[in-house]
Amino acid sequence: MTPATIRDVAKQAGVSVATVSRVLNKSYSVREGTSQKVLAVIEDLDYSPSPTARRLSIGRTHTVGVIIPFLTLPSFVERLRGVESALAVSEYDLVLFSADTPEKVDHYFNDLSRRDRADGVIIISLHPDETYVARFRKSAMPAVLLDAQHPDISSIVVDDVAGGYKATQHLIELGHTRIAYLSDYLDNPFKFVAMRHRFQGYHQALEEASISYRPEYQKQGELGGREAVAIAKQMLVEPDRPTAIFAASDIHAVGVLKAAQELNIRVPQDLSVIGFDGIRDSEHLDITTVCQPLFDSGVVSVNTLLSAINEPSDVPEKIVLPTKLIVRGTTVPPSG
Amino acid sequence: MTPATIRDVAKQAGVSVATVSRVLNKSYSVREGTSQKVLAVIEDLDYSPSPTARRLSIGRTHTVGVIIPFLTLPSFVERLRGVESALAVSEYDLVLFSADTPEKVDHYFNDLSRRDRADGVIIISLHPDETYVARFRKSAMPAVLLDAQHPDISSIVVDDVAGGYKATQHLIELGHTRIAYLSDYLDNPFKFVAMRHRFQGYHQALEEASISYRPEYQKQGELGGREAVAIAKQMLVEPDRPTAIFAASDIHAVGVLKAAQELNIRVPQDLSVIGFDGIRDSEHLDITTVCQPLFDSGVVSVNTLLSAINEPSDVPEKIVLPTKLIVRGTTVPPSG
DNA sequence: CTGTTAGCGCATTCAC
DNA sequence: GTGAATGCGCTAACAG
Repeated sequence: MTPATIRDVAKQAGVSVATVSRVLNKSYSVREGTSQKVLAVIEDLDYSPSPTARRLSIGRTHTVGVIIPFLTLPSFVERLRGVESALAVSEYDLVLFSADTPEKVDHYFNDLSRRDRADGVIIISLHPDETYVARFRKSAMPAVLLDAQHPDISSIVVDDVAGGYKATQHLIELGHTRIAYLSDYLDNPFKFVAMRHRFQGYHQALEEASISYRPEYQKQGELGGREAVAIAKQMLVEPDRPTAIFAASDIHAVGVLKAAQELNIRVPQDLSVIGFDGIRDSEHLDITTVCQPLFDSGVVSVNTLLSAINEPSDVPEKIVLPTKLIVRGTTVPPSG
Repeated sequence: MTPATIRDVAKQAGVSVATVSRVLNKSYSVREGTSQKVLAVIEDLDYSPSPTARRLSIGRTHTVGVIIPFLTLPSFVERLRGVESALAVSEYDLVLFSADTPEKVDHYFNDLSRRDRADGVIIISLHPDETYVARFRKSAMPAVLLDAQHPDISSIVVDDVAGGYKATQHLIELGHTRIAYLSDYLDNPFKFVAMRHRFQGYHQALEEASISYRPEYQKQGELGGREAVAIAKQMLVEPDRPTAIFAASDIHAVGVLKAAQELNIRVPQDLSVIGFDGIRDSEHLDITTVCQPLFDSGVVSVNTLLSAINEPSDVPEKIVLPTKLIVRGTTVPPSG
C-alpha cells in the first residue's frame, strides 16, 4: 500500500541502494545487466523516488517560486503562462504565490528569501523593497524580476517609454493632434511603473511633434476594466474632446470602446483608440495596439533564472525586450 | 552563510534539538523559561525550519497540486484565483500544472497520483480517465474535481443544465423565439462538458415553450474568442437570423458583440445577447449573463480537499453550486 | 563496477 | 519537562 522505497527495490533486485540510486540518476557507470535488472524491479514495483527525500539529500528544492500581483489582469496571467510553459519542460516545480495585497507581497518576499524554500524566484511586476533585495543577496537566492527593475537583480523588461512613444507617434502620423492618455493611477501602492513610462513616451512624442501637452487629456483611475469605462466617459463628454486616445493597456482600450459605444461615438470614425500589451482581446476586438512579448518574457525570465541557479554570478542581467506596433481597426486619420 | 539548523539553535540555547522542535511545534509542554530562551535564539539566528526536512520527517508534502487546462480562459483563471486565495491562508503550497495538451494532462495525472508528490490534488475542468481515477484511489491521493465530475471523486460543479435553461428562459420571456446557441465544439479532446449541459438546458427551455429547435441556430467552433467572432458572423449573415443569441460563455458573448458591430447590427435593439460565467468582462461590457460562482468554487474545492486530507473518507462529496441570472444591457424584447 | 555508511534537517518515541 | 536515539528516503563519498 505504502509506496515502494529505494530499499525495497534494492532488496528485490539483490543489489545495494547505492546501485539503485546510480541507475536512477544514470550518473555513474553500472553494468548493463545490473541496470536492466534494477529497471525491471522498478517497473515491477511501480517505484518512483520520493521527491522530498531527494531534495533533502541533494540540498535543492527543485522548485521555483513565482510571485504574481494579480491573477485578474490578462497581461500578468500571460506572463505567468510563459513562465509555466518554460518551467514545465524543466525539472522544476512552479509554486505560485499571488500577492494581491501589500501584506501578502511582504509575506512572500520574506518567505521566499530563504534558500531552503525554493531554488529561485521569479517576481512578476513587483518591486522589492531594498530590505528584500538585501535578503535575497544575503541568502544568495537567485531571483529575476519580470516587468520590474532593480540594479542588483536580474530583470526582464520592455522599453515602455519607447512603446508609449511608438503609440503616440502612430496617432500623430495619422494626423491627430488632440491625443489623450488614459491609464491607471501613475502612483500606486504596488509601484507599478509601466504606465508612467508609457506616459513619458507619450509626452515625448507630443513634444517632438510640437503638440502642446494638455493636462485635461490625461486621466487616471483605479486599476481595472470597469474604472476604465468610467474615466473614458468622463473624458469623452468634455467639450473639445480628443480625437484619439492612447489607452495605457488593452484593458483600458476595451473600456474606451465600451464608453464610446454608450456615448454613440463611433470608433474609429469619430475616435481613434490604441491600446498597449497585445493581449488576446485586442486581437479579437481588432484594436490597434503596441504589442509586447508577454508570454516570451516569461520564458526568458525562466531561462535567465535557471542559468543563474546553475552558474551563480554576481552581475545581474538586464534584458530589454522589444515592443511592436500592430495597426488594426481602431485607428484612422481624424475625420475633422 | 548557510542557514541555521535546528541543531545550531539547540546548541546556542543549551538545550536538545528535541526541545527546540517542541517549541517550534508547540505541541508538547515546555517550561516557560526554556521556551523563551529557545525563542530568543531562534530570533537571534533568524532561524526557520527547513520545509524539506520537515516534510520528509512528517511524511507530508504540505503541497497541493493544481492541474488546470488553460491559463488562457478567464473562467479557468478565476477558479484558480479562488483556489489560490484559499490555499494562501492554509499551510499548503500551491504547485501549478498547466495541462494544455492531452499529453501534459496524461503526464500530470500520472505524476500527481503519487502520494509523495503532494498531499492532495485539485483538478480544474478536466476529466480523468478511469485509469487515473483508479490510480488516485490506489495511492489514496485525495483529489477533487472542480467543474468536472466522476462518481468516485469529490467534485464541485454548477448545474449547467439549469443555467442554460435559465438563460434561454430569460430570452423567451422577453418574447424571443428565434434564439440561437453558440458554443465551442460540444465534442472536444479535453472532454469539457459544460457547453453540452448548457445546450441541454437551452433545448429543454425551447421545448417547454413549444419553440421548435432549429439546427441552423446552433453553431459551434474552436475554443476561444477569435473563433467566436467568426462563427457569430456566420450565423448573423444568414437570412432569417436569430433575434437573440445565447452565447455559451461570456467570451463567446464578447465575440458576438464584436461580430454584430462589424455587421452593423445593433445590440440590444436588433439583437439580444446573453452570455454565461459572469467573468469581469461581462460586467465591464454590460452583458447580460448567467453567473456562476467561479472564484467561490475554487475556495470550496480547497475546503473540500483539505477536509479530505485531514479526515480521509471513502464517500466522495458532490457539491452543486447555484447559477444566477444577471440581467444587464444586452437583452431586451425583440424589436420585430 | 558495487556495497557500506554517513549524513541532509527535523519529528518523535522512549527513557530519565 | 527534557535529552538521546532512531528513522523519514535518498545521495554521495569512501572502500573494496
